[in-house]
Amino acid sequence: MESKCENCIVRQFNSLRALSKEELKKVSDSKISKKIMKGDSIFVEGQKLDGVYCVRKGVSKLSKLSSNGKEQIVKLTNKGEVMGQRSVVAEDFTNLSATAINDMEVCFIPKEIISNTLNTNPNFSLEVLRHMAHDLKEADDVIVNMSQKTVKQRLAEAFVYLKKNYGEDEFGFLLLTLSRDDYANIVGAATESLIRMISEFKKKGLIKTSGKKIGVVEEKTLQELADGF
Amino acid sequence: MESKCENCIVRQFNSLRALSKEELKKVSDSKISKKIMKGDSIFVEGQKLDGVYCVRKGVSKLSKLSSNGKEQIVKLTNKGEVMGQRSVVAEDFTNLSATAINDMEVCFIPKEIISNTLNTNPNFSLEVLRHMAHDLKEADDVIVNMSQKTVKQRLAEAFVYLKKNYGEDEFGFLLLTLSRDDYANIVGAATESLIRMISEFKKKGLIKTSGKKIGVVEEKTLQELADGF
DNA sequence: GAAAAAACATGATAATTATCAGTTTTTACA
DNA sequence: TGTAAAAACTGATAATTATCATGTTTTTTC
Repeated sequence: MESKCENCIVRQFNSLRALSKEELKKVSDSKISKKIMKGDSIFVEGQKLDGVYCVRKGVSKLSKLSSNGKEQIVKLTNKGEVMGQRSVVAEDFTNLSATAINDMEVCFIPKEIISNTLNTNPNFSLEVLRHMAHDLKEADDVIVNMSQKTVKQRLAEAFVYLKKNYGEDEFGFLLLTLSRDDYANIVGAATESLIRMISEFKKKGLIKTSGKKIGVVEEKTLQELADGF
Repeated sequence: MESKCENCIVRQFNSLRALSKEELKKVSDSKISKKIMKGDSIFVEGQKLDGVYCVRKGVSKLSKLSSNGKEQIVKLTNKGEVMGQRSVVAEDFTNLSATAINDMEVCFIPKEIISNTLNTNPNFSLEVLRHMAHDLKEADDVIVNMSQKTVKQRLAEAFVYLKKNYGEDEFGFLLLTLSRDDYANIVGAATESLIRMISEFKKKGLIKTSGKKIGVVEEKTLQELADGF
């Protein structure tokens, strides 16, 4: 037996919280839970989505290929986030690919339910609108960072961000473990350049590493670095 | 006597087209037309907006200051575009500044009318949502361009974009004339670097210049350059 | 548990882009 | 219409970042 949306806490974090009891029941009845293994793709850029994906557990990266074939990670999802919303709302192909960074549980919700509810429940529309407004603001910030900050600044910022958003374990290592490649695709740099910078940060005592795991040691200094001091 | 929204063609291009006759009349009665001179500011990053601005004539740049004090242009507005929508929807400060690139006519629409209509007319919400979805997609594209393309590629792309979106005069010069500084702030480069690149493009016969005016000569080659060939 | 593959790492070098220090040209306006 | 300010431009140089080559470590797979 599958669990119900009504009892799902992650709903609090996303636009589904604006649904009425009946609407929620409909969603719950038609949703499909899926387990996705680390590294697996959830959907691919250019695809037509038949619905949205609500993240119950795990983290995924939303990325886009540039014409030279390099991947750029545009966003990491947070718990409760609804993926594919933009595409369903705009009745458009996805412009992003979603790939699991660790093992995930997501719920697929057919697009018909979403569009119906958008048409009938203004609160839901508004809630989706607010989330999209938030995403848009964040995207603007990323644009500015990409064009005005150095790779070093962006990497410092990434570490602070990862600590704040995904936390750290008892030994001070980031809970979200990314490959060096993923780091490079987040800050928009060549993998080799990025690895060098990680070494440099480590040498300066700003971070610590243990295999792939990275721990933030000097958060304040990293933040200052990110801000350009 | 001011002209009425009911007769305003630019409405076709924006979310206001989803309004009913009565709603449109309300907007029309409460809107304030403003003339804005080239170079003047419409609103500034961090400000609380009391409404949105509908662009009737002219072009503005939406920009953001980075922590090092350099301006990054995130978007140029098109005719009919509604500025400040994100901020009003999210009940948030603006994250962007809007500045007139040439003489403009805009209509200010108080936020109360916008929020009321959002709450009562699902079609309007949906329409706003679609526009925001479109902006978000474009922002994602900009992120990828910024991080994966060279300044040269981004500049080539900018020329093609400006020609396609704002057209050219009878002599083949872009109708939208930007300063070298603005070009630099669009592609995210130092002004000197950008000027050098313009000289290079000119030397190669890809573009032509006459004072500040720039004309696209080899559109296809520029497009290929932008795509990385 | 060994072989293969993938990820991580470092050095040398080249390409890209920024910065600084000017000069020239254009624009604004008193 | 002359002049000051702003914008456009150029050269020299430095800083940043990418690329290529190669070696090491870790992970996966049979």
